[in-house]
Amino acid sequence: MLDRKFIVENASLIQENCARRGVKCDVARLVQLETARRQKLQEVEELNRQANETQKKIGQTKDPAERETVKAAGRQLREAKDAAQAEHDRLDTQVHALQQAIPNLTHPAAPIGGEADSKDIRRGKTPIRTFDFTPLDHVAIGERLGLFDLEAGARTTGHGFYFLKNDGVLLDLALQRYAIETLIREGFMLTTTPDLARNEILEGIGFNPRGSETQVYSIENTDLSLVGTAEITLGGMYSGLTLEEEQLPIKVAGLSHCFRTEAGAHGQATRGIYRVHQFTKVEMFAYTTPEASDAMHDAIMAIECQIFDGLGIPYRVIDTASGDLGGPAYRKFDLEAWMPGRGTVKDGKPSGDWGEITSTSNCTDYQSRRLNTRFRKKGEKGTQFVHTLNGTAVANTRAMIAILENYQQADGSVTVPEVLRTWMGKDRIAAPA
RNA sequence: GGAGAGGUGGCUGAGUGGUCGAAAGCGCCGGUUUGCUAAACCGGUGUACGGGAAACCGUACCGCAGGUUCGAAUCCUGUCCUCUCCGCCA
Repeated sequence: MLDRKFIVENASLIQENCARRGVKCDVARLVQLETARRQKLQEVEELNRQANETQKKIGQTKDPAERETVKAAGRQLREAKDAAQAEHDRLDTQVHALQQAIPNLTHPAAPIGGEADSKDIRRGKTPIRTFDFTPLDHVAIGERLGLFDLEAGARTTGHGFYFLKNDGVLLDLALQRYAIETLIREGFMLTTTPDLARNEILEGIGFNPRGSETQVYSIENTDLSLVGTAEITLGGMYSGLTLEEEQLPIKVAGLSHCFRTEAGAHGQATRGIYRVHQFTKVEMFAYTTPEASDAMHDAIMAIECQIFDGLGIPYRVIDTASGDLGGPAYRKFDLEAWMPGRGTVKDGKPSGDWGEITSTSNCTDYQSRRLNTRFRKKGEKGTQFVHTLNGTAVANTRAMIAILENYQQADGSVTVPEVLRTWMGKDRIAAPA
């Protein structure tokens, strides 16, 4: 959420930014309503002032008859105030609705345009492998090696759910452990987070828990939802608090399950475990001062690169274009791994394709304003909103796809990446005997 | 799940209808004094929003949301959270 005052004072800039982001928003209407709201607020405050004055007089008035006269005046003032307040609240609701639809500002360096305009800014250390056999996709590999059971998932829960089995479980745990070890070295505080959060926290982070196009599972008869990412719970951790500047930056790693309805996503890449309703993720989250958020964003992206360079997965880094940023992000970098089993199949051979494996966003003060997470500078009056950033360390299903497809061997086995062997307890995943 | 107690400023804690944004102590900041340190003394010290060049002024805020009242930290209702006891339980 952007600051109302800022919106009013920079209406044309905001309107332009909305256009760049492909968001329809009537900024002029917002400005008009907000101006009216502020006038009403002044009216409310003035009536309150008069009522307060009158009320003090009542306490001091001893004569009963006179007291009743002053009381009546006070009552009248409060009634006038209530009417003005009701009008103010009506305007406030309207402004809030418009305000909520306005996306964050955009980093000046972020590419302008739609998905096609996103920029490929960096490649990982691992080159794309050429196969001397026809590579399989992760579904075929997983079936052959007994790593997951999609049909059992569908029977038990529904399409988009799965059981991990055998070495699939070990691989999942190894990835978590590898990510966590990396984040310990990088100075993150480790957490496992709740898998449910209050709807107000979801909204603060920028998720919409209600409505037909919601990506969120909600819990009936409560105001709780299943989290789509630990970003939600990690962002909720300090909501409503005022931090000291010396506490910043705060870097938190969160291990959680992630639940997504993926409403409207049918048809696109639904095969296997690429797009599922539940997965496990190690997430990074950071709270910084406004001056430090750009550097932190680069640092988080560098950690993501380190993790996937370490895993020996070929990837590219995408500087996401304005139209594809989503509401809260000021700038977003995605890592896309090369997945040999994806893409179009020609002559029985898959072309391979890039697939998103991580994403890191600088949300500046867009989330902290709604979550009310502030910080105070020593010796300075007042408070400021912190900047928040998030980034994926490892999203398990996507990482598993990348590993299985890139490390598959001609004999059908899969070599375990060097860095995972300690946690896997083996260097090769072979078909069960 | 049942019964009870409680949530007040950075902290401790007083305050049961008006003069309370809130005593007192601690802490913190500034000053005075004292070889240094410490102590003592004096003054200051919440946040948000609005107005103002500023001094400052106004409004709101005593977990949160409502209600009663001319007036609520104080009374009522709901809700969230904490603690104690009982029950259940991985």
